[in-house]
Amino acid sequence: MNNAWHTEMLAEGRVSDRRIGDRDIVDKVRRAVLMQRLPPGTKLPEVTLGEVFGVSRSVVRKALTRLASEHVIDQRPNQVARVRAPSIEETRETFDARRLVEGEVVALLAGRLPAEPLAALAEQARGEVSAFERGDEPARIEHSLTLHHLLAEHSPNRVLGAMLTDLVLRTSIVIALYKRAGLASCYLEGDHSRLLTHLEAGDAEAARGDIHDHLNGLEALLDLSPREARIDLKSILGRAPEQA
Amino acid sequence: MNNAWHTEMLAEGRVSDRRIGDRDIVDKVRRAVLMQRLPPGTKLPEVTLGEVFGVSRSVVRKALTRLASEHVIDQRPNQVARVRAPSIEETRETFDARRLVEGEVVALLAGRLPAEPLAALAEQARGEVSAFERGDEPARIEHSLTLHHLLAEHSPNRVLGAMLTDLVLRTSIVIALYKRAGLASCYLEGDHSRLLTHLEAGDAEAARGDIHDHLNGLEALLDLSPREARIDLKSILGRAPEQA
DNA sequence: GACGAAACTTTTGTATACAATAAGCCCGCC
DNA sequence: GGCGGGCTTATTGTATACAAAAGTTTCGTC
Repeated sequence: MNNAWHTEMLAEGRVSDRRIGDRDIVDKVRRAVLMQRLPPGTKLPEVTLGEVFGVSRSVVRKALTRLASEHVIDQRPNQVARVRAPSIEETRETFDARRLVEGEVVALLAGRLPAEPLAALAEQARGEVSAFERGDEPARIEHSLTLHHLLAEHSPNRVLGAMLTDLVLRTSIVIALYKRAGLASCYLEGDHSRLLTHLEAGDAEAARGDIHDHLNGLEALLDLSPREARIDLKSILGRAPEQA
Repeated sequence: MNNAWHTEMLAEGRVSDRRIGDRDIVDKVRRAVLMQRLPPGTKLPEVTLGEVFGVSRSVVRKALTRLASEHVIDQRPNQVARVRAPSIEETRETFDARRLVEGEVVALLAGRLPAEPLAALAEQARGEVSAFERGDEPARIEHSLTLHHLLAEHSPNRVLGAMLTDLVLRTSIVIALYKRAGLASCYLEGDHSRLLTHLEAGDAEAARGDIHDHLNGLEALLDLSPREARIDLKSILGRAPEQA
């Protein structure tokens, strides 16, 4: 069958020599899912992963548990773990949740951000623009992700920050999944720099508005029409016998 | 040392005969933490738990991982898992986060709640009142928890619902932890029934306001004065060598 | 040729053994 | 008597073996 992905997995970075733990597996699988190298529904048997990474099932299992708690994979009892395929409905809900949480985070952040993190954010924004202009989509995604990750990290409210980290990952996954066919990249010019301006100026409500607009714009770039529910249909009829 | 808690653990319910998995361990430990039978800082060695529940370390480890992801315990590498002691700052942040999320959930819920779940909510509210009146604090907590749990479950937005479930647990833990000394119970008369009225009437913003007031009231019943930081001090100086 | 059952294979669940690390302890030294 | 080094012990990290369950194939029957 589809036995080609281990080579891709290994290509993700040198694996064999370094001391590798469950953390590395989590990072690499997460990244591969994000980059669509591991499409939804892909089976991830424990022994195979263990062979690829040169560790035993124990550590693989721990990694899979973590990935499941991050909503990257689905883990049902007595069944092989599979890359998750969030439904269209869940996609909408994830965006709604992120609007709420990230809006609040940037509102809290407005005007309270020291110069150093602000510079780091600006650098990511610049990096994203440049990556977009030279057509390097993976790099652009990386910069965008890092930017939002930084926002989460610097959230004055760490509980909300942790939630935002989770939501950023989940939205990124569904963006990769539901991106409109012809679209080269889900990029909205100026959104990030506008946000940073308002953050620096200390305008909390403007920053919240920026986040809302940004996420609305992103969501609009997706193909979430229910008539095109082939993905859902396929994953539910073909693979998932029950869904509570 | 403190080897008495396994008996308490077992008293939590019949354990030996039934088929017990990691889920049961998670439930029982969570409950014990909630009821303050397992105070913060309590060590939870894997072998001991395994002996108590009659399972091997494998399943205990899985249970501990779950508990850590629920923020019930702390799991640092090469160290025994311990019951978590959220700081005062984290307590405030948890309340803030819950205000945001639960407020949104009830706003979404207002007017869209069918009769059946509404009745279930009302029953929990009544149960809470009656438990309070007869001075049965554990039962009162149980009813209150179930009520908020039901709100989370019926959230139209399941992503927010799952987040709320987590936040309800965490706030309950810190309430138990920081409850003012003399206080018999953290109960605010009428709050829940008022919320239900507004939910049924479909007044989203009133419901959101009810949640805000309720959580503000609850937080006010806690002793979060930084001068009384003995709990933090004790747990940090006495047990935790490093804190990232 | 289609259907169904039984063996067979694959894969996960659990227990256990061994290695590595951290904590506690004792003893010698200053 | 206090302090530090090394030893002992307790506990977690990892690998592996076996059991149970799910999935797959094959074969016989209708």
